[in-house]
Amino acid sequence: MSEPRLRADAADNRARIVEVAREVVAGSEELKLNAIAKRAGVGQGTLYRHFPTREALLAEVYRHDVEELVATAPALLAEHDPITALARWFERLADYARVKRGVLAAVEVGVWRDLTARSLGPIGEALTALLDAGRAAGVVRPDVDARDVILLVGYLGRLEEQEWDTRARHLLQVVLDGLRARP
Amino acid sequence: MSEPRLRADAADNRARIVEVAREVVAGSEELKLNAIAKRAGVGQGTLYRHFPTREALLAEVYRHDVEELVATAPALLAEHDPITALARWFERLADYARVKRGVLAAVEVGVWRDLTARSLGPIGEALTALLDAGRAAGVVRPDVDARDVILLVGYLGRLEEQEWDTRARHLLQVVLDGLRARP
DNA sequence: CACGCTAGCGGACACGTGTCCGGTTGTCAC
DNA sequence: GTGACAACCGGACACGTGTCCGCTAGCGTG
Repeated sequence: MSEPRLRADAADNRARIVEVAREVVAGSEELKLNAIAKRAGVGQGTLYRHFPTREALLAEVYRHDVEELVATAPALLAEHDPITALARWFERLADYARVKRGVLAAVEVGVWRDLTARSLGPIGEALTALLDAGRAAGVVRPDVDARDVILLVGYLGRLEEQEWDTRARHLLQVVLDGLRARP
Repeated sequence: MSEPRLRADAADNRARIVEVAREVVAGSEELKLNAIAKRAGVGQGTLYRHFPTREALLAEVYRHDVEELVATAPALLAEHDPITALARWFERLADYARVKRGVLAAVEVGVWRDLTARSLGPIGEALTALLDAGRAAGVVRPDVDARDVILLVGYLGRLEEQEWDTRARHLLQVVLDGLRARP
């Protein structure tokens, strides 16, 4: 289960890649992988070994943000009824997704990776907690899981900037209604 | 409104490109654009002039299927109540989407193109008809349009083959419930 | 410290996409 | 028919992605 521990230079390279990637997305330049490699002073091979896909890199870059997002779930549940908590959580997700497009991809890949590994993983746990609470209260339909929800809100990633204001929040509401238990 | 009419050779090339593309997708080979160009006996420039994006080509390739899909909407409305009609239409869409992945992209780009051109276009009209009927009967929420729905069902395009059976239909139901008018 | 084994390196390469532009060829007016 | 002009052609090119593999150098051992 525990990683075989990286060699010193490898860990170094990995860290430098992530750092450069973070700078790049922070400057809202687009993420060109071989450029990242060059700027990090490593070959492409190195980059691709550490992060087999673009999403893997994004997942690492946004890990902090994702963890932040995950952390809000319990707090929301403590303060609100399950449906409201879920709604609020969606809003947070939307806020992230708007500014940092990559975060959505990171979440998607994360949930998928985790679910197939049969361990929910942080995001899965957060979402599952929200869903479970709703189910327990009889306000969320019993037949949906974290992956389902992620699939549904995935439209956020395909939204054009200009239609964000009119559609993002609004469709989140539609999704939420779909997740409710049918009376 | 009417296209300026193509030059003879241009029309010819265009037709041949589409034909080849159709063969390729029929053989379930993947669509490599420059390969299409070569097999159609034209340069890439020509291909890209006729179809600026991959989606544009797919839209043409699947136009027939899409029109078929569109045509079912009135029939469904005549036979069923609006919600059932919408549900059935979703199922058709899912059937297409499963077999011909490209059709989803074609629908998405079509709806988007049409909506921005302020003329709904065939798919938009079909969906709008379904939604309107539901609205009129008070069973569909009044604040959603065709683009909204397409965005929501877009998850079909990101579904892994293996999870299709467990999730596709099921999530369609969730979306449908979300589209219902709140009692 | 020296040695060897192997994890890790990194850049050349193969491939797909999409653009650009000099040359060609339909088409229409006369 | 013929000329001229625009529409159209097509392939070279620039770029990004992802793979592969011969070489390098970190790290544990004696």
